[in-house]
Amino acid sequence: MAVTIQEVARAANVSPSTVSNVLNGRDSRMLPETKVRVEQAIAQLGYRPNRAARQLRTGRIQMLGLVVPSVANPFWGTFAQLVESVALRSGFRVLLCNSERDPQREAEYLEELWADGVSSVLLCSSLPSISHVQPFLERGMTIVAFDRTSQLGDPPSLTNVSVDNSLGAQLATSHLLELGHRRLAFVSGRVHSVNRKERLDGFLSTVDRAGIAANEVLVWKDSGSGRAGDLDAAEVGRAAARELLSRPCPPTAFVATNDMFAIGVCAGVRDAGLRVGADVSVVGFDDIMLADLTFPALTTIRQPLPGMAAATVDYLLDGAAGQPGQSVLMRPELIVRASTGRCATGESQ
Amino acid sequence: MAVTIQEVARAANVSPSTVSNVLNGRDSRMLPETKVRVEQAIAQLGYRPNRAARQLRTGRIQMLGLVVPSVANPFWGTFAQLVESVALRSGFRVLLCNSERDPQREAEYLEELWADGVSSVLLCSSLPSISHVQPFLERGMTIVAFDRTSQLGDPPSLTNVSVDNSLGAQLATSHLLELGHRRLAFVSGRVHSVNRKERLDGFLSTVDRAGIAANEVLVWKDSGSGRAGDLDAAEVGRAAARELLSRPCPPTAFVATNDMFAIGVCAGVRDAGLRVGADVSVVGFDDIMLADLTFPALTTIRQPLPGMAAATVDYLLDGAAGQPGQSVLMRPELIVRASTGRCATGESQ
DNA sequence: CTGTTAGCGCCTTCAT
DNA sequence: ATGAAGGCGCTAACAG
Repeated sequence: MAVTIQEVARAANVSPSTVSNVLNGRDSRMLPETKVRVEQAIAQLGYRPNRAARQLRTGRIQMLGLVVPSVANPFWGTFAQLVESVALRSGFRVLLCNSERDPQREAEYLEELWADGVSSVLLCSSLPSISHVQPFLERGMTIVAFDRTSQLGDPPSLTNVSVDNSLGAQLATSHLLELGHRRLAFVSGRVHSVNRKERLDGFLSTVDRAGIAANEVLVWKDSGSGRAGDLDAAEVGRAAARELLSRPCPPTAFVATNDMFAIGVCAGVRDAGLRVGADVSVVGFDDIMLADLTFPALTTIRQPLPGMAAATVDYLLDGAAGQPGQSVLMRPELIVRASTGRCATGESQ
Repeated sequence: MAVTIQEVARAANVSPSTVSNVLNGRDSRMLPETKVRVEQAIAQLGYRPNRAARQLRTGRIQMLGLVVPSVANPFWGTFAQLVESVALRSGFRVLLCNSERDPQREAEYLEELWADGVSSVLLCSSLPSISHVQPFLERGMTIVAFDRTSQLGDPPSLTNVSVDNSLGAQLATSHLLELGHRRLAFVSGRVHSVNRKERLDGFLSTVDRAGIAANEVLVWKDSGSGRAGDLDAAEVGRAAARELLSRPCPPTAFVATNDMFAIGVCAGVRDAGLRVGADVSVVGFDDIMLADLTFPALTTIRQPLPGMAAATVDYLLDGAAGQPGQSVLMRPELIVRASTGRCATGESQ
């Protein structure tokens, strides 16, 4: 059916090994003219190496596994897009896996990927324990965890890439404090992941440092109705804002654990008859594409996603071989938009 | 390294062929007790067949290619998520490809997929001509085009799955007419794709049938600044709305070719100092997850994505073998929300 | 510098 | 009902 290395060899009057050598850049093992002849034959016949055969022989495959909670979530969709385009430059294809943040599904995916010969996996998981990946590391899988800082007891060969969540939360909170807010709320879903915990801690430590009394600070951790859906975040945020604003001493500013919650919070603020950016300030986290399309545009903490995607794939494909077990923290940036922009200092009490 | 079929055979006191037969469900060729013995050995040793070897031998691989314009676009992200979960149920993994709507990149991806032994491709492309896929169909690739109705001159073996765009646009437009609007605008990016053309035609035929004079109807087809980015849609919509509203006889209602444009249009309406849902009505298309989180929530035409994803994967993995070249049109549904809900009849002039 | 050789792990006739 | 044997297309020793 398809043209094989044998036929190329015949057409170029060389042996299959020589063709293989050309294919694999072992130029020193042949005359330049031989190489030219082989390359011509390859072009003429339209030869493409059979990757299954190559994989069977070498054990290597030019694919990486990308495990995300859900590509339907715009944050992960954007990340997946970036990862795919970076990987492609190195000749790697991307196998998509949606884990729904379920450790068991994560493990099942790793098993599948391993069975497919995929030994490089970019795991987007922020679960505190990742003991379930240990067996795969031991079998020789290279795993880089994204969106998760390294934790005590982590396998030493696991590399982590994440934004500095604590710093991000501090930037968000400081911004609100500088605007004159004194009654702040933090809105999040279940704080099951280390990044949410870090963001919450960053928030708490900042308000504390500013001398704000603990009873001025509200923290909403939705226990969830079972489903850990990424897509319910906005609804949770909305309900949280409504509830918090109906209390005796309602907050005047909200920090949300991510933009989807923040968008929901904005909706909840409107439900309560208040204006976002005027009566109440809201800050998100991530700077997803939609953050500046909502009304009002969302002040948020930007993750430098393109750089993070590039760095992560780099570690996965090259770096990890050199220095596994590293932990990389990327720098977030405060992006001020209308959801806080129009609150004058002191006005918000 | 890994355990092979040979070792299982030895452990079960049978030949490799028998193990293979067990693996492939050829039960009739062995005693039930033999089968049990083999299965025990498989479980005991934790044997997983080597897929590269299997692929090399059979030419088949349990993967499908998913080519989308961009997973960063929430519509495609949602679709990708659904496709992956449906495919998984049939034991298929998904290779992700972002085409950016570029026919050349599409062809390159198909080439890559073919080289990887992937012979089932779900191509989300709405380009009018798909002559570039013809060679792959001829080589034996199964391709189902999603989001594209079949066109004259299409390769006969190409199956198409799409929503009924014309009907959707009619639903959207009728809704606005029933609300009393008489000066309507249609906002789209470049109308390069057949679905955009169908939506535009559905809009035009509906206003025409309602006896609206052609000069009351505005159509905005952004020529684009070169980049066909899915993510610029909102910006285009915003600029379009601003421009159209500044004309002498501004429209009172907008139909957008999809929700991202519609979200942009809403922003543009606000830029012009008008209120969406009160002064001006906006209808989108797709019903992406964000449609009911924006402010105001977006009236839109829902595509039944879960069913569409299931049907498409079905055709790709089973159906296409039986009856290739089919064309499937799914039924859209009008979802009324606040972006049109609060416009009383007749008030909008 | 180039060719020969021996598998990688599996499936699949064809014998037995 | 089971086994033996060959080969899918490629790479990597090892000869020459």
